[in-house]
Amino acid sequence: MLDLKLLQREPELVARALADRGSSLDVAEFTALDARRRALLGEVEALKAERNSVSAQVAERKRAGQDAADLIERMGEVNARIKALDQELETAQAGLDDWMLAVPNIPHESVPVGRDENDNPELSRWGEARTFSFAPKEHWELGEALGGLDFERGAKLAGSRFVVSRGWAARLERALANFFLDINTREHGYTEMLTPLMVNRQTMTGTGQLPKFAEDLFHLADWDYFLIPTAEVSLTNLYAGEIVDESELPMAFAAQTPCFRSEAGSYGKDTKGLIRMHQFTKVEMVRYTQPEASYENLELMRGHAEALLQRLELPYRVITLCTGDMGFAACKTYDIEVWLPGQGKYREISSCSNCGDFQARRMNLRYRPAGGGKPLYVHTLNGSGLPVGRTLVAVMENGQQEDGSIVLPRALRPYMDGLERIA
RNA sequence: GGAGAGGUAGCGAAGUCCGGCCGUAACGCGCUCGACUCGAAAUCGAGUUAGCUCAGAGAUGAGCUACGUGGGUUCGAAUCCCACCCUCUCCGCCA
Repeated sequence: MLDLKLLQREPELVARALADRGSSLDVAEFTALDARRRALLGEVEALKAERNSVSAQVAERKRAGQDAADLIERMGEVNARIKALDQELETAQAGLDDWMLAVPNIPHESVPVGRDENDNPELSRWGEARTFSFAPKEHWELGEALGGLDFERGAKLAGSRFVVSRGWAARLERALANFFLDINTREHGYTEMLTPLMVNRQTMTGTGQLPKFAEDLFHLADWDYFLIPTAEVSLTNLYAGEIVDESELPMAFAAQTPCFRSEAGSYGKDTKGLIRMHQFTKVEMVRYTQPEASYENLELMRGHAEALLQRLELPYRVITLCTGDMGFAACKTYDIEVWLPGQGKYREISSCSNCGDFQARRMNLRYRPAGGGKPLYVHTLNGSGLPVGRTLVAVMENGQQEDGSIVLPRALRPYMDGLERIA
């Protein structure tokens, strides 16, 4: 959520910033909603002030044993007015709230202006794309041939975009998840968490999935619970509504969870293989920082994600998302794309975002500055570190041999009882 | 699912029976500043809820709201009534 004061003060500036991300802001609508709310508020507050003072007079007279019938009678009319105005105010306030919750975050000044993914500048590259003496296969071919990935049975049990992993593939997913958590907790300073996989509406609103992107979520039929599309939701909302002490910042949490996404609107995209599933496992990193430290923390977190890929010897590149390609809640996002020889492309494997105070405002998450003083909004960041399924894809495609076997990265072998190759 | 207890500021907690100087909310802790000290601890003193509206350049001032959430009764609700949520204890059931 944006700062209401900023919108009141400089709506045109906000509108220009949002235009860069391809989102138009109806300044007139905002001004009307806010003016209406403020007018009603002024009116109803004056009446309530009157009621409060008259009530005090009534109390005084009663204590003195005097009659207060005239005062009480006068209040009947005032109360009727208050009731009517309160109702109008509630409608106006709700209208403004809905409007505010649907406005995306403002891009940071360092974010390149662009229209879509074609305008995302490359920031860096790591590793050499391996050359093959044969035509490299895609991961699903390898996975099915080696008996690890069973898409048919996944579809039978649930439907498309579900998979059953068997034997070495299931084991390798567990190995990857453990590897990510071990590095993140032992070396990168994250606290490991286990959180609910279903959350309520308020929590989903806090991080920005709701109210606008409900169609992307799985929602339970008989309970008002949503399956988390990422542990960002549960990890970022951990301190919602709280005031934490500045000395506790920065906080860093990592969690391995299943993620559930409806993938509405992605029909025909990545229909084969593990790239786009309704359910996948991911290790997520979330950081809470002071405002002045959030961009350096973004760089730090991107480094954490990169380190994981480097240890797995997977070539990748980093791109900065341009204004037009960023997610709803982000001020700035780096995408890390891993090289997939089977596809002959770099594909997104991690997305690291600084959301500034956008989510903190929605969930009322603040910190108390060290020297005392008014609470301030925390800045929240999130990044994949890393998604297990997509990393499995990268490990398989990059490690594949001409005979169809897969050589595992050295870092993973201790997690596989020393196994070097899947054949 | 049954019975009981509870939800009040950063934390703990009083107030609820009997509605009105009890919400800048007793008391305690914590925190901030000061005194004492070579310094610290201890002690002593002062301060310390948040959001919104209006006014002001600002310091600030006036007002409204908030006692789990949402309704209701009333001139007036932390206090009375209704529904729901959550926590704890016991019982039942269950991985």
